Amino acid sequence: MNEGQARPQASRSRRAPTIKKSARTKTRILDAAATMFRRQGYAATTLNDIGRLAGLRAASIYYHFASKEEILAQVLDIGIDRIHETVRRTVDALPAGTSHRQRIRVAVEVHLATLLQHSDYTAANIINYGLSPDEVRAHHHNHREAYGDYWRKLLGDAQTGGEIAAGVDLSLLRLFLIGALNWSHEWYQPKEKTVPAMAEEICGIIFDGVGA
Amino acid sequence: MNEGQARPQASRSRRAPTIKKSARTKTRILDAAATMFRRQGYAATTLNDIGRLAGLRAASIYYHFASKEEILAQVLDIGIDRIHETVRRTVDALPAGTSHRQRIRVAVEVHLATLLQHSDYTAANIINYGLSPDEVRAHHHNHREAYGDYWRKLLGDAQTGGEIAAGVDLSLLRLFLIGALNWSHEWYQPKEKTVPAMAEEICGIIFDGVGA
Amino acid sequence: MNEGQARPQASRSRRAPTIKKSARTKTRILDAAATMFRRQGYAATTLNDIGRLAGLRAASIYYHFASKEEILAQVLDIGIDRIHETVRRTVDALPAGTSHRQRIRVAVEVHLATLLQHSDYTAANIINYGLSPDEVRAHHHNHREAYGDYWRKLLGDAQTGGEIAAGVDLSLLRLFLIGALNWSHEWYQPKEKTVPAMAEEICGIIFDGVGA
Amino acid sequence: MNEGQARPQASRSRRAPTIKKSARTKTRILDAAATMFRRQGYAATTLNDIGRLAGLRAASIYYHFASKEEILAQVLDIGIDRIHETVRRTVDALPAGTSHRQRIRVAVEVHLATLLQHSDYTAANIINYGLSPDEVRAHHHNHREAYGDYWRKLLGDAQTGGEIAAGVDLSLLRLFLIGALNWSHEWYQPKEKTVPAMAEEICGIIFDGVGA
DNA sequence: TATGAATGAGAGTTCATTCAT
DNA sequence: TATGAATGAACTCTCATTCAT
Repeated sequence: MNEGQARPQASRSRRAPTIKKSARTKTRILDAAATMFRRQGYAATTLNDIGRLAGLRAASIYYHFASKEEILAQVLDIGIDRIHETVRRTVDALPAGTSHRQRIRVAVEVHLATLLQHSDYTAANIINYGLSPDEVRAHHHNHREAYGDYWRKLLGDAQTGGEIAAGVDLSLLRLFLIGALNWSHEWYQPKEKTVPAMAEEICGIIFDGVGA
Repeated sequence: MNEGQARPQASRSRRAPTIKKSARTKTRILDAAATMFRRQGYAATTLNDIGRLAGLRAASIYYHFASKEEILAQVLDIGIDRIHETVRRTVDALPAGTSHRQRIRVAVEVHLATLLQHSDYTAANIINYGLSPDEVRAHHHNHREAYGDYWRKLLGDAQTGGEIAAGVDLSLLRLFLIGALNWSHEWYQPKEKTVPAMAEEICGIIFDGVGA
Repeated sequence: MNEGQARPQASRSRRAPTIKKSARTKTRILDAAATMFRRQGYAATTLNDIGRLAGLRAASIYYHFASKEEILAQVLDIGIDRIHETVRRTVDALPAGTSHRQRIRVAVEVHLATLLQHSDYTAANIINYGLSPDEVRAHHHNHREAYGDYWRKLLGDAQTGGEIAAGVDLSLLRLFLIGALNWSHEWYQPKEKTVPAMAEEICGIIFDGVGA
Repeated sequence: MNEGQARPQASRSRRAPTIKKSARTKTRILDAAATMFRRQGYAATTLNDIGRLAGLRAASIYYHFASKEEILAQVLDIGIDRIHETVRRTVDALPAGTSHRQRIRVAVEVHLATLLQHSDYTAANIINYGLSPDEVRAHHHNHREAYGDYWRKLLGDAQTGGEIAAGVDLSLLRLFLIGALNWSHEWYQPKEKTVPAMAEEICGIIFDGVGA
């Protein structure tokens, strides 16, 4: 689950590489941290674990980060920002006339794909957010809200557009749906079903119900 | 969130109490552990934390448990067993003719109530299972499976009875539904909605869908 | 420079020794800390150093003290309290008619003897007070003031009694004299002169001057 | 407490400045070190602290000094050399017929002024000498001795000249007096008394005594 | 049955120092 | 001449665990 670091890279002329060395190491550390936080959780992960995976000594991490908590804060932020951006970019790229249900289905699919297949950061976020130190949670709050807002709008538009029944409590629906998606990392088995298939079925349940 | 210690208690005749003192202390320790594991997670909870809440010294815990891990194992087991028993007992007590949808609605309600209101054990289980040491997970597996089986039967009966459409993938439905319920502890605000109301709405979403 | 721990010790009947074990260990730790702080200074002394000298592991120190700083605070307090008590007790025990000059000479002698010969705590105090963390200094301030007050009274009485000339700035005199005494630990060589002889000569200088 | 860097400086012709840049940086580092050693002590001062105050990175210090200890050694040396030179130059500049008492009074005044007002190096020396590593102390010993010799001569001449009584132990007198002066940095409050006034009073105490 | 006291292992963190650039 | 980046060693402190009582 290695995510492409999409950071713009200056042309490799004479001096350029040097400029980015620190940034690249920082990324390696964050990648390693995300992986370990996802596997073992924040509290059970040591700086040694992170250093080993990142290819440097634990002490060297302190050249790039002030504390273990700061690493957590950045991993959490990236985790949400990444899924938020990916979902938004994909949904917003859909053709103008795309139905709301279709948009939501795509959002569900991208959310699942990011969480389950593409980003240790996002999975680490889901797993560790609830147990994070208060300051970290407070700092991170806005990022979560922003992504929540995006779903609020997605569902709100669908209701306004008549594709979700008027009486539905969108707040509950959103929390219920996102919760179910987030929890999937606990049971998802890659072999059993593809992510797009899952997304399709979940949307069917949500929109049409399972009643006979 | 103090749960009634339903363990059979010997009659309080002259000599009897002594016999059960150990059991009562053990329960106090488990209660304390469940509370702390729920609040801070297993890794961040110290035996001192548990001892403080249980009213004895950390060292004394070792008279009752062999290790911190063993406490975790028992807390996890109790967490599932308790919700399993409560759900099963309540559902099974419904009148013979009760519809499957109604049974499922009750199961959802009891599951939510136990997780959100009644049992630190259950909440601790949800929070810590995924990050538990492998041996603990392995030991605990059967308990989870048993509860999963109960839901499998609940949903299977509903499908057989024609209240869930034939084409529905019950496995996905179950994981999706239980996942959403389990995740609710991350966002549930007691003031916003009662648990029965939530259960009712969730069943509406699942059975009837939100489509217009 | 092992100081007799004058703490009252209960009779060694059945249970008594147990009661004091912790206190005795605590004293050993403080003794060791005082010795090391005196030799190397607070910042350069490690808990390992202290533990080695006290006969236990560094980690065990935390059973008795909350932090290295707390040890410093106690060492500083004891250092001043001990010299204060010793000087006061000795001076106050002098016969009623003793001259002020004589009283001051005794005070000088006991101060020197405590600092140079009897108490690592006092020497550690002198050496480390100026570089101590602010909180420790603040906490310790009263102890210093109390001892300073005692000297203020000693010199004030002498002036009132006519043994110190009226024009003398007692504040400067006190600081000058105590400063000179405190500094002596930097140059004192036990072989060159006895403490009582030093005290006698210093009093001569102060009272009579060295002018021809 | 910025001291004039009295180091001979080449004339600022076109090419010359480059030659001396290193020397100027070295001085900045030493100044910074003296200030920090005085404030926090040697052990508690980091190369980062020094670098920050000197305006360069900690690593750059190693271009100018081989180790932290070497910086300490130089700071200690400069501290004594500076007070020694200043005292000697001032006293030696006094008119031929100046009394010994007057010379000593001037020496006391300059010593105090240098320590309390002019030189962080000197204050750093006083504070850190006693806790310095043995090698540093050994290296520094001659500098201390030289200044001590100057005072020995000052007092010796006074005794020979009949201004100090014949029976006085000059060695004790010197250690006592210098000690009192050195300790003054622990209690000196600029607002309370000027340095010349202090010097005058101290000489009064020493020469005439405080006895009525 | 519970505790006081101690400990080994290891945590996060700091820091003097190195070295390529 | 100065710096960015890294590191080994050591530090303070925490914690699960042990054991005599």
